[in-house]
Order: sequence, then C-alpha cells, then structure tokens
Amino acid sequence: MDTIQVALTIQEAAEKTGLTVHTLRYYERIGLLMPIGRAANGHRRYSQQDINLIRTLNRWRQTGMPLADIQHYVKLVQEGDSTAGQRRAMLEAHRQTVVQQMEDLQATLELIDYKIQNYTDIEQKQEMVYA
Amino acid sequence: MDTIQVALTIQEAAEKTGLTVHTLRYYERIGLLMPIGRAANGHRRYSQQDINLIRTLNRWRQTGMPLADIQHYVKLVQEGDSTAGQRRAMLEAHRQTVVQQMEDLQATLELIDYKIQNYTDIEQKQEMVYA
DNA sequence: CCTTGACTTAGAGTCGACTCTAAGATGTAG
DNA sequence: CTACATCTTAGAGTCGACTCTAAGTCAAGG
Repeated sequence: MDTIQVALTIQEAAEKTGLTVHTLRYYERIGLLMPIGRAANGHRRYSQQDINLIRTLNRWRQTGMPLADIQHYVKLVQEGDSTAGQRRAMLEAHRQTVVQQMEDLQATLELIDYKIQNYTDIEQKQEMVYA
Repeated sequence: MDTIQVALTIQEAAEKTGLTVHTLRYYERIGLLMPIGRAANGHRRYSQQDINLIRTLNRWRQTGMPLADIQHYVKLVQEGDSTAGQRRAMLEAHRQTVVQQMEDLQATLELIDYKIQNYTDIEQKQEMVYA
C-alpha cells in the first residue's frame, strides 16, 4: 500500500485543526510542535502526523492543561520510548484533573438546574432566594 | 428566631470563599459584589448573603463564565424581580455551555484512557502510535 | 515586468484575570 | 505613647495565551 504523503500549508493546517495560522506559528516558536517540515522555499508543510498531534494537543488544552505541560509532554514524545513511563504518569495525573473538572461541572449543573427551577416557581408566585 | 448578623472582615471573607483579599477588592472595583457594607472606620464587612453570592459566582467562574457575564448577572440580580426572565435565560445559556464542556471532558477522558491503555500494551511489547 | 497573494521572521500589542505595591488611616497591646 | 497588625485606596505589574504588525521573500497570472 502506498500512502500518499499529504503536506498541508499552514493555511490548510489551520483549517484542519481549528487554530489560526498565528497560533500555529506561535506554538512552534515556543517549542511546541517541533520540528515542522519545510518546503524548498522555507514554507511550513504539515504532515498528517503533525495534524494528529495538534488535534491531540487541542484536547489537552481544552481541558485546562497549561501550554508548559503540553510542551513537556511533546518533548517526552520526541525523546522516544524511554520516556513512556513519564508520559503515562502525566496522562494519569491529567486524568485526575479531568475527573475533578467533571465533578465540578456536575455540581454546577445541579446548582443551575436548582436556580432555573426557582425561576419557574417564581412564575407561580413564590418568593425567590437571594441571587 | 433571632439570627445573629455576622459581618466578616475581608480576611475572614477570603478564608470562607477561597479567594484572596486582593481578589475580593478587585471584584468590587470592577463592579461585581456591590455594594459591600462598611464598618464605621471604612473597613469592609461581608454579610452571609455576600458570602453566599460570592460562592455562587465562584461556581460560574470555575465553569468558564467570563467575569463580564457574571457582572451582568449580578447587575440583573440587583435590579430586582423584573429581570428574572433575563437571568433565567443567562442560566439556561450557561447550562448549555456546561453540558458542552462535560461532553468535551468525556471525550478527552476516553482519549486519555485509550492512550494509557496503549502504554500498558507497550509494556507487553507492542508498537505505539505516534504521540 | 509588475502586481497580487501566501508565505516568512522578529517583535510588539492585547486581553482577561488577577496580584502586588505604596502611602496612609485606624485600633489594640504593651 | 508607640509599635504593630489590619485595613484603606489608586495604580502599576504579571502571567498565560494568544493576536497582530511590519518588513521582506517568492511564485504565478495578466
């Protein structure tokens, strides 16, 4: 099987990942996403692997992992198999924060629903608790 | 029943709400949390109602509601019953973003677990997908 | 040949949300 | 009476994460 090696421009990569071209360059500058391949004229060329990595990083970012940590994670990935244990530890730590966030969101959801119910009650002439 | 009217200092309010005294003053300056009562000497005195409001706001904030929106919400609270509909609409909108966040977290959790499983497999001599 | 548009870099600017500092008032303990 | 803690204000500084600008390169179309 001969897989065609796609090589997206920064514009196309931006579309595929939901980031802006500015952000893609910024990520590269701070040491995330290194190294991105270049065309003969110096333009960036994003491989499918790059896109996959960026999509994964987006998930970490969306769930509150600081760029500094993501940076560390990517560095471990680049250092190869010997860092597998450390990466696994990072994932397990992040798993815990995600679980915690879900619990917080669940609690907030209950509060919101309780308050919405209060507003519904008010429409039936009851008194409202403050805020 | 005679409820004792507690009036906490800013220090005590900070302890009860998990914010710093700096943040409490900052929130007041930007028009959140107004008006906070004052002692004869000009020092802030936080009522139980203030503490309750701050705790509620903390939940909104922890779930990604921008301070500007929280500000708007508090303003509506202060304007009284006539704004109940608008407040309800805000809560319902925020409910949606919270639900969305939970879905994102769930998806990320699955990704994390999948990757952790990969690391477990690696320990049994399998190949790892990139990142 | 020249313009247009997509790219490049280094560096400056913005934004949200704090976080801290400086200078001064006041209340209590020794 | 004085030292110390705790408060007050206005305003400056920080931090994370972008976001934008300026100046320049380069390839393709008219």
